Amino acid sequence: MISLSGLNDPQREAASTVDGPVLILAGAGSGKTRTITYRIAHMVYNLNMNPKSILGVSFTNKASKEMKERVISLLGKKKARGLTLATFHSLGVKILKEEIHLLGYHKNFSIYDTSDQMGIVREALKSIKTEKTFDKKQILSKIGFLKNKGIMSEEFTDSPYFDEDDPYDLMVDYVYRFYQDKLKFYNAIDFDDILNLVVRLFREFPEVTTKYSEKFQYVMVDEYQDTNPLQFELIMGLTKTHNNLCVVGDDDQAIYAFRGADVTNILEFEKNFPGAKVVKLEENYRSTMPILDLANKVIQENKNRREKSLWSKMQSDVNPLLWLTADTDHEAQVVVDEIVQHQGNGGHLGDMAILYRSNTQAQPIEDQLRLSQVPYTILGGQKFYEKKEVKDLIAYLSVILNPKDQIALRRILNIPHRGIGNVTLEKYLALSDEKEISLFDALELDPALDPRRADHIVKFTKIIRTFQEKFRHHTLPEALSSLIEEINYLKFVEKCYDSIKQVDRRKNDVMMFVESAERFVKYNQAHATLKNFVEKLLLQDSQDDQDEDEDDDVRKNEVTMMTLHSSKGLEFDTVFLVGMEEETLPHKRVLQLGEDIGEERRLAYVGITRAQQKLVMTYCKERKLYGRKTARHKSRFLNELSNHFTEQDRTTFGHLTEEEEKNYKSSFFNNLIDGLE
DNA sequence: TCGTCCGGCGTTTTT
DNA sequence: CGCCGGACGA
Repeated sequence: MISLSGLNDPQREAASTVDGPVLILAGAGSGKTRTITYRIAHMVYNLNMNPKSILGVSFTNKASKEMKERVISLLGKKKARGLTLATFHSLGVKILKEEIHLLGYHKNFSIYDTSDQMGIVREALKSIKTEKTFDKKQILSKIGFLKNKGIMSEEFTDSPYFDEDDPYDLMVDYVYRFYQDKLKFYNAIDFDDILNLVVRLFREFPEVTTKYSEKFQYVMVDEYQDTNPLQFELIMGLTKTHNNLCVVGDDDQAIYAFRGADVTNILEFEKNFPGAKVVKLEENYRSTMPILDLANKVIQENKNRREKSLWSKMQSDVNPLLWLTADTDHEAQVVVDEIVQHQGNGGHLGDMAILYRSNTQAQPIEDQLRLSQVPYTILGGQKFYEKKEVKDLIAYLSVILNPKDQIALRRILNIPHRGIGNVTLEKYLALSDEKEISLFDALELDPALDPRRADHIVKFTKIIRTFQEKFRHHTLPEALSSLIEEINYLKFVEKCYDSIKQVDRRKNDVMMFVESAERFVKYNQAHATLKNFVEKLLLQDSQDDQDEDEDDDVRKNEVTMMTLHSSKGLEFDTVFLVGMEEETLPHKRVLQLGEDIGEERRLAYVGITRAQQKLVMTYCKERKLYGRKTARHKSRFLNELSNHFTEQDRTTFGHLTEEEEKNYKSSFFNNLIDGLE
């Protein structure tokens, strides 16, 4: 038996209600993951359900991995076998691999990321002449928005999001259709399509919907407040034959509306699923009461939310702090100073995090940390597969898998330089248009279109063909290394950069890429095909990947820096929430557009509720923005809450005794000297 | 074909 | 202030 006695009353109620629709409203730090992992374990162990009939969906690999690990620790590996614990996208890819032929795609489809998408939008804009110039980014983001709302290209003009008087919308209509046609021609799909096409399958082939709904008799969805209409439709499809759906979420932590998430999914759960059981988890096991008091007060101002109030058994007389600082550098200085002191007292740096609204705020803090020689990691930032060298190599692999992938082909056609530039490319594009064949087929059809380039073209297409074979008959790392050698890629990298440091770093990225292929083979053995490898690279963040061999129960002795968005789900003993200013949090853009400030307030709420023991918020009198100094004011989110935190003016030394002031100044001076050395 | 210069713009982001 | 993308020139 798996005992549920370690859960509190509402948790146990949620974990033991397995049939029919269930909504678990789980406040921050209320043991949400614990509840769902026990629920799964209970279903498999106590109720003897087939693991294969259970599906758990989350948004990120991290969340999905955590769920997997915790279920395994309850059930053991053997009993957990057969469970599907996936992200929306990995589930989508799984389904598409089986069914995408129904929509006229080949199963070797490529997956496009933002920069690939941008390439097609650029092409679309070039294909139509206008006086007005359009911003590709804006157009692409509207297309992405529409896709996440479940609106297909042919439906746009009939949707409420179309305004016939808006020139942008007219252009979006054209580009969206062009874009989808091209993707199909290239046998490619973008990230949004992974779900979009599954939904289209469900709409057009009800028997497919039934198949998957019958396969997954019990469906669970994590972070339900962040689901968009597309994901909602997917969930509806998966549960249509049984209605056994358990969703977990917190409307107060909905922070992804900007990418199409619709909080009404969670607000109107009972309407969509009549007879639903609703369970509220309000006991918080993370933070002290003073921190929760502040959090409750901040979020109370939001309208249209499910009323709940977090409480904790942990009392404390340590109030949250708010520091006024002079400017961006000073803000960084006082924060890092506090960290150094904590370190000096034997504190662990892994217990501390610095959270901010936008990445631009990270730079001065990073500088200061380096200056004070405090080890740190920045979460987020560039992903491994986005590095230029890695992208090049992935493009080779993509073409080898799917020669129709024109975006990848164009990327590598002249990398390393082989004298096939724009002029030659245009000729072949014309040929492929005329004959209605793919660009790659055009290259093979008439390599001597420009006789001076013929040798190079033949050589190039031969490489692709040869390696299609090689990847079939050799191991992944062997074939990959051989490819890198064949195209002389490292030599190319050397020529691209002047500084040795740059060259070394880039070469290292190439080596890491080969290593990741080795790891992939080690972990996946028979399933370590080229296709699965490329897929995994795109669907899985490298940050998880690199940690795979390490024990990540132990947090490194490093301060963690990240945006408020990426902090969701995490907790730290001490949290610095920097930039609590008007136009930073809430962000200027949101204020200008005059729209939903609630999401910004929820971001503040998420930040505050990350802290277990100590919360330090800061704001500046003056902030350097784009090289210009701008006056700043305290965030409205802290208005009228001054009895819930202690404000200290750090621009003076007023909060210190004379002795402390002297020590402070000299220790700061010493740090500075140390940093320079 | 490739490199350089100039102008514009500047949240958050998983997959 | 710094990055990126487009235009233009060698």
